[in-house]
Amino acid sequence: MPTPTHPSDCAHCPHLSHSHLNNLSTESLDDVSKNRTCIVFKKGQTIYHEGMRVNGIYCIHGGIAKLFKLGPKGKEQIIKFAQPGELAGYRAMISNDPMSGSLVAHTEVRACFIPKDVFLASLRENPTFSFELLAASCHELGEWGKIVTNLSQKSVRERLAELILLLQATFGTDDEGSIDISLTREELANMVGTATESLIRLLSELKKEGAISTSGKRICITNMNLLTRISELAH
Amino acid sequence: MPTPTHPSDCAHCPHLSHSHLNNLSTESLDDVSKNRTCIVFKKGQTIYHEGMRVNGIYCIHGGIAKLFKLGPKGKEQIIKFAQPGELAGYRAMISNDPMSGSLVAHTEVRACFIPKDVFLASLRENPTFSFELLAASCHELGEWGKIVTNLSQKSVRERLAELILLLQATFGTDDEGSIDISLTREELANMVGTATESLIRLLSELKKEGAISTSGKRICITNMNLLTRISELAH
DNA sequence: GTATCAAACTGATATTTGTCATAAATTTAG
DNA sequence: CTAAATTTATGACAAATATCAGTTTGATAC
Repeated sequence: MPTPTHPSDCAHCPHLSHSHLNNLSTESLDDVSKNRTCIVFKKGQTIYHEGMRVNGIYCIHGGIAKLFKLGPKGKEQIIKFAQPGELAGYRAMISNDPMSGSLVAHTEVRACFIPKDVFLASLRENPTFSFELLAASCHELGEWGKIVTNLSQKSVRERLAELILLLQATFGTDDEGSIDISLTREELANMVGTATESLIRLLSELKKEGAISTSGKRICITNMNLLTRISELAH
Repeated sequence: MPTPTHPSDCAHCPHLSHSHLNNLSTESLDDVSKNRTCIVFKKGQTIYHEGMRVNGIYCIHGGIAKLFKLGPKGKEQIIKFAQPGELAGYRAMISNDPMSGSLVAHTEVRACFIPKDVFLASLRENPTFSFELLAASCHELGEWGKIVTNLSQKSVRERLAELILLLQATFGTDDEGSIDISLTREELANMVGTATESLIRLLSELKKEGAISTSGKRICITNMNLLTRISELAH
């Protein structure tokens, strides 16, 4: 069972500045703040399941959550990892569809649940917020086109190189220069869209070539130029 | 050079009822109507190029337009075919990005160009319209997740079967029962994400198995159940 | 109608990727 | 700390898909 926490209000949330909620009026933000429920999810716990109808959205303010879909043969396809400041579940809410994927706590996750009616009211009353979400969705739609083109046209090797670059850009590096997210080989495979064994082989290929180094789950880019070249060009 | 035409106003457009523009107030629709320019594009003409910044959007009211992106090695990835009633180019406009793909007239296309400021004003002044676009974008985002999962996890054969089903659902059938859109094998390959030769081979495989029949560019589904089964399950 | 060009098809072969089996290493539970 | 479970890794092989070369067919222009 997730346990509620006792956070201060949204206006003082350190993640507000890079959240879409930053576009809400003082009153709306206050409304959200008063009606939210803060929940802690332990690593591995499901926040919501694909296919569910949820009567609210989640605002992540701690930890990393994994969003994935199940493929036709039951294999997990990782769509993205959501970080603090991000809203999760609003798309399905707005388009009135069931959740298109499952959200699971990848690390311990702290998130605020915002009830549907509060969220929809804030959309109605804040044209800036609503336009911001529209603009963000439109931008994302463009990104999906790129993703699909890459999936269709690049080799697994190229996609893997690209993924590693993307992970570093998204999660940054720790003090030792390793990419600051811990993923199993299977999860990497489920992002790139390949079999785990293939991913392992390609990863050690990149290692042999000197583009990256690994130790356990830590991945460190040792030759960014090389990796960039591998990610874009034909083998 | 595209030639302007002299259409009646948007309020009387036969495609209005299934267009997002149907959510505009009478005044806004009138504003759009007065400021649009109707253009005819001959088959093969480019409506806009990927990477361009366009200062308006297109409302298609005749013909079919092909939207595609170029992959890293210059190969075309078809994103979708747009039909009458659809708006094209509004995503890039709203997110203020360059066009994420190119739009080309697949048949002769008649389209109205709506200037950026008129479109953005109508968004600002019509919360229903703007929410409708948001909802549609959110729905589409969910669809992209499915597309990516399929691309990652299904074989080319399965994706081809699925594409044929999708094409029939989208474009319907002519009097002879064939799917009502004419595509080259290369275009089919560029939708599925495979080489043209592979596509040809898989197509004749489906033919041999009795799932479809073809004559020239006409494709006819002869065994919908079989094709559905092929599209979903492992080989 | 014939020449020309693009599209459709076929075969041979290379490459990539997946699958299965199994072993080694690492993590987790108790 | 030890046992069990999971993750990582490797080899051998099968299947899927791409590539290249060439032929056939069909459409288009003159």
